[in-house]
Amino acid sequence: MDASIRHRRDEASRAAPTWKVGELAARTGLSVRALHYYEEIGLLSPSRRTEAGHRLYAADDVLRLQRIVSLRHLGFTLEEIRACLRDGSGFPARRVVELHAARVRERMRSQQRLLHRLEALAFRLDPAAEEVPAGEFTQAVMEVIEMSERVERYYTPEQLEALERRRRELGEERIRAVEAEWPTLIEGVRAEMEAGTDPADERVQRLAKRWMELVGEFTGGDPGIERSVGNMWRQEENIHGIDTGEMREMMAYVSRATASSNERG
Amino acid sequence: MDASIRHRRDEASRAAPTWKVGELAARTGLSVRALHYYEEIGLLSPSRRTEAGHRLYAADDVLRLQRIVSLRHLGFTLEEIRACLRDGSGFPARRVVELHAARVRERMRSQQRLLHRLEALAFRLDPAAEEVPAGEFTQAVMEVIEMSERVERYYTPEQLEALERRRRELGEERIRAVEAEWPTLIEGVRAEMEAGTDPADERVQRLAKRWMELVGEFTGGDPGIERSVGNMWRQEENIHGIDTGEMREMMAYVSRATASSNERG
DNA sequence: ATACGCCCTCACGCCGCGTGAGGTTCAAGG
DNA sequence: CCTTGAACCTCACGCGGCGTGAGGGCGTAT
Repeated sequence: MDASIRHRRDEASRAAPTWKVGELAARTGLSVRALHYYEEIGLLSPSRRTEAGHRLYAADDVLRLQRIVSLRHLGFTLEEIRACLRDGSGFPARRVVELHAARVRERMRSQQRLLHRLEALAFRLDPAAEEVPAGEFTQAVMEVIEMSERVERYYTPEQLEALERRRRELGEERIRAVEAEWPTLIEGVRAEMEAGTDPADERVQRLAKRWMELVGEFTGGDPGIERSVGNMWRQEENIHGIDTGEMREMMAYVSRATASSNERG
Repeated sequence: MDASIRHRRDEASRAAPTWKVGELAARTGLSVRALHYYEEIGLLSPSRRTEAGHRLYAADDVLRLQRIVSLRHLGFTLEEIRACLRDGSGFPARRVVELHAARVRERMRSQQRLLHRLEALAFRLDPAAEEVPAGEFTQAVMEVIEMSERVERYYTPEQLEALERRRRELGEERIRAVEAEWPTLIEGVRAEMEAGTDPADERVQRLAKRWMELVGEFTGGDPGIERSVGNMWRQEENIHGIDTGEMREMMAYVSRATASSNERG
């Protein structure tokens, strides 16, 4: 059918085959409007028109259009495409492509950050709660953003990626369990400290062991991440609403306990 | 200075503190124009104005604005934000956030695909060539796109990620070396096949060994990826301009050689 | 003759503001 | 008091890449 149309049209001109907008649109997946627009901005004009003004695209035009579509699939803007295809000129293709790739990578990084925030936020929000008051919600949003900004200052992108993988391996349940265990553990250690219990005492040993296990579950044993965690606790004033001054004392207490256990074991 | 301004303004009204657009803009990092726009679309209107028409934002307005900014940082559209903050209503926060996260993930996936294509393209382009003719370039673009579309049909996203990591580990140099070695290796095997050499022959053994090594360097020994590679060679007609029919024969020949070596070894 | 489908040319709408133009008001200095 | 200069006001166009009509002409099968 398509062929018979072209046959008739081409018989009239006794020349090379041509295509109408609709045909071209169907072939390339673009819309007719897009093709009109490309002509409007001087990116692709049909080489001929019928007497009635209907656009007739020749083989050359189709070739050019294919190039345009290819470059569009690579995410170039129409302006950039026009520059690439300008009157037979060559251009530093590899450089252009690499620059563009760099832009895409940059966009992906910011999307990545965004996604982390959204995931952290979803994690914080009650899955069951149908209607969350706006105040509570925005409170959570702001805390998550503040937290993620601080986190991004202390961890390198590679470390963040590693933490991400670890979180996926552990699964949401396990993470919730660990987060739930921390407060009681901290409370236990605080009590022993305030009571002045010797770090070598067996009760403290048990708490310290569990403490190190939970830390290890977070860091995955990566020494770089351990250092970053340490820096964060040393330099910030409070994290998750926990006063880091007191926390530092507790960490010292726990590490004394661990050390004394290593001496004996 | 800022405080003294507010002091004067507030003394006149003997009431709660207020802020002017410029002050608010400075605090939130938005532009004055953005604040005007938010009023225009009914997202945030200052609760008062001076006689001269200057906007005066009250504490409530500032609170609302902070919420708006937070949600903007999470990538919500202004329309969505308006829906979230609508007259004190709660809303299914977690669901909204998760939906939004899903959208972000989807965008990231398509950016990922795009990046793969751009990287493959950059790899194919001569790093030294300053001026690449448009024809050659678009040819490369189209081949890369076609290839990546086929690749995406045969590998799962996880497999693609694994391949990506492997490529990064190997480095561009090594990949170029491997790609350069294939044609000669293929030629060698073809020659032995045409000569009718027994697969158990030592020369064929050496070729087959090297073949398997190169394949292993690509697949990383992942059985899932090996299967996907196999499917691709079985179902496509040509890959990288190589006729898969002939390739299948060669693969069979090589695997006979490997099998005979295993029998004896 | 008529109906249906394709084609044409305007022209406005989208999102989230940026960027003027052209004018008023505010707060401080002389 | 007057003058500056900064900050404010409104109005209106611009961006990219088209979508989506409105209102009409052309082509061809029945």
